[in-house]
Amino acid sequence: MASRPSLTQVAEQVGVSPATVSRAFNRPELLNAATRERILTTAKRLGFRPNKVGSSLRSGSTRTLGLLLPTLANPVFAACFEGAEMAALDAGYSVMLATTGYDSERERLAARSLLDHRVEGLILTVADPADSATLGELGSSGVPFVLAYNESDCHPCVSVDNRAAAADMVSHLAAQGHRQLAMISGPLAASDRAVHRLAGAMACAETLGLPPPIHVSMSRHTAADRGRLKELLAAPQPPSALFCSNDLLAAAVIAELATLGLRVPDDLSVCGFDGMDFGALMVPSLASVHQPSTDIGKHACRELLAALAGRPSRSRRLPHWLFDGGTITAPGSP
Amino acid sequence: MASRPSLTQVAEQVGVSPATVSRAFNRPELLNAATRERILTTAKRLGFRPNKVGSSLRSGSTRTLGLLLPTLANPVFAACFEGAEMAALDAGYSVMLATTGYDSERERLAARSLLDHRVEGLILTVADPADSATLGELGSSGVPFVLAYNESDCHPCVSVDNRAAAADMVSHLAAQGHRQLAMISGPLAASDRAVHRLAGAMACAETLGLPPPIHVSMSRHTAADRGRLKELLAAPQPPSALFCSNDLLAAAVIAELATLGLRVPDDLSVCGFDGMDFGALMVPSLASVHQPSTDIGKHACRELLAALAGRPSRSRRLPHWLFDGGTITAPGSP
DNA sequence: CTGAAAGCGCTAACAT
DNA sequence: ATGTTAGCGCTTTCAG
Repeated sequence: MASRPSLTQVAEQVGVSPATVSRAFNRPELLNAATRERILTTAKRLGFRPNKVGSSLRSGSTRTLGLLLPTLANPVFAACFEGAEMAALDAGYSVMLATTGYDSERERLAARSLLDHRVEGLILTVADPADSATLGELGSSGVPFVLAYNESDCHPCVSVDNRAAAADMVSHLAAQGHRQLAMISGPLAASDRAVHRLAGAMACAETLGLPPPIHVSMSRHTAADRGRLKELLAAPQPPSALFCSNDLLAAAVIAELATLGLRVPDDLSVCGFDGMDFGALMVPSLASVHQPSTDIGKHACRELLAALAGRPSRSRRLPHWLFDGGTITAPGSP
Repeated sequence: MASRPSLTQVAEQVGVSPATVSRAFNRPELLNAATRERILTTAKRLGFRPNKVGSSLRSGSTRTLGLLLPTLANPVFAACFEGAEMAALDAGYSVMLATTGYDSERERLAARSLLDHRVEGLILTVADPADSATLGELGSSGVPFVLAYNESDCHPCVSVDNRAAAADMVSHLAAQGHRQLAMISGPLAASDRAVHRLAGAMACAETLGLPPPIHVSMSRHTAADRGRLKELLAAPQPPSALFCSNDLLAAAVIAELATLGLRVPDDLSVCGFDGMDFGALMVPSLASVHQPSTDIGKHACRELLAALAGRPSRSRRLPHWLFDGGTITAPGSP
């Protein structure tokens, strides 16, 4: 119940100057050991802890980073947070997290709020870095930032090569004997990742001489629309494999197919993108292009810290890999 | 690239006092419309945004809440964050999130860091509220807090009735014809929820005249140990249903059973606890005791805000419900 | 090794 | 309707 004393009150108690108390916490090596002990003891007795608001104002540094992500409902972003948090803590920084719900207005407002709190840098995933009001405001604020998951030529970013990754999956499906594929995504406007993955899949299909994959866009990133799915499968050349632009969507598609009486992979192969831990626990396990989400968070944070330390912050392309789960098989195999 | 100007600089530019600029942002109705416009225009032109560090220090209020959760890898906690964030934003508060990884030392340090940042209140899930160093420190800090998921008689908390919820599931399993059950959990020391769920299951089994459920403790909350599972199933009276203390664990158990050649629910029924969205997408869908995680976050936040507003903050017990998924069937049914 | 003095950006009283 | 004054808690020169 002790009302939190200020550094000055501790100083009075101990009979030293405020500066000395400050040094006891920040530059203890500068103090006479006895003085230091006296201060620390009294501080503990009074329940004193240095007020970061005061120190931030005076020193001009909050030692806080902002993290702005679409949603934590996708475990991929949750993993990214944990990676970033880890790297931040290691460097003595705290993290303020905000989510956008894939909404560009919330995105702008949340970024602004983070800046108002004087975060020293920002890690964020935007809808499209090439056309983002948020990035515009951020740029003119002068606060350093690093994109996570987004790919960009003109901003520092940490991501996988989404085009190449999607192409790898298409090659894999082709090698299994699939020819007509479908690419299922959420609204493309809300995710440049989905756009790149689609482009990579299309390009690869063309290279391999496959018919162009059919693109189906769902109204949300994480739910399958039963009607669209039925249409797709009723087409003249129905696909034998569905490549979903994220794992959550893949799971939803598989569940929806089950209600239509279709079994995966016996009737249809399905795969996703992201590599959420959960996919490996599905039965059958979810085939997916894995990206190292925790590392994306960790590296984005490190690059940001580098920028804060005055070192140049480089973009990093992290490796992806195929997880060949049980949801893919050769077409018409059982 | 504009270096962020201070309120004073805006005041000089406009030719008014700093107080007036402050009012333009905080009490605009007090100002002459023309003055207000002049200030707002100039502020925008200069890229000025009020510095919360300064205003927090002066006003003694950061308008920031702390949220301390075990891990975001469990989507249940991610949902809780989103609920809390929503409620906080509605009230003009920001949220600082930290995770503990179920580690009590990290928990203490993270809570301390949040307090150092002068969050005005804390929402948290601890290992065991009846014996928590974190709660001790928190108590003596005088900062109001609300427990989420934990149940407690002496602290405000928002949770389901874990005992009753587990009992409901046991009744349901019994009604399906199951007699020998097993309860599978992570380390009990790290989760009072698991302890209560186990107790509720045990008590209910006794009431119903079932043999006592076998308790198996895994080394982690979210991974199934193959060896322990094999032992369990090799017992003289093997269980026909496995009740896992959380959904992630249930999914892991199902996956592990699959590698042992056991099919769910044909060979064995399995169910979980939490109601993560993902469970409904599994095939078969995961039977589980659902708890309203987003609401837990939302209500915990509201109770905290009530406490900050001087109103008393009440504990709330939120409703749970059974989701009778495809992973449960009558024993020996096919 | 320690102290004195100044001020970070802002707002709340108190004037006017 | 606006200005003046003072100071939140801390750190940072600069002196000693």
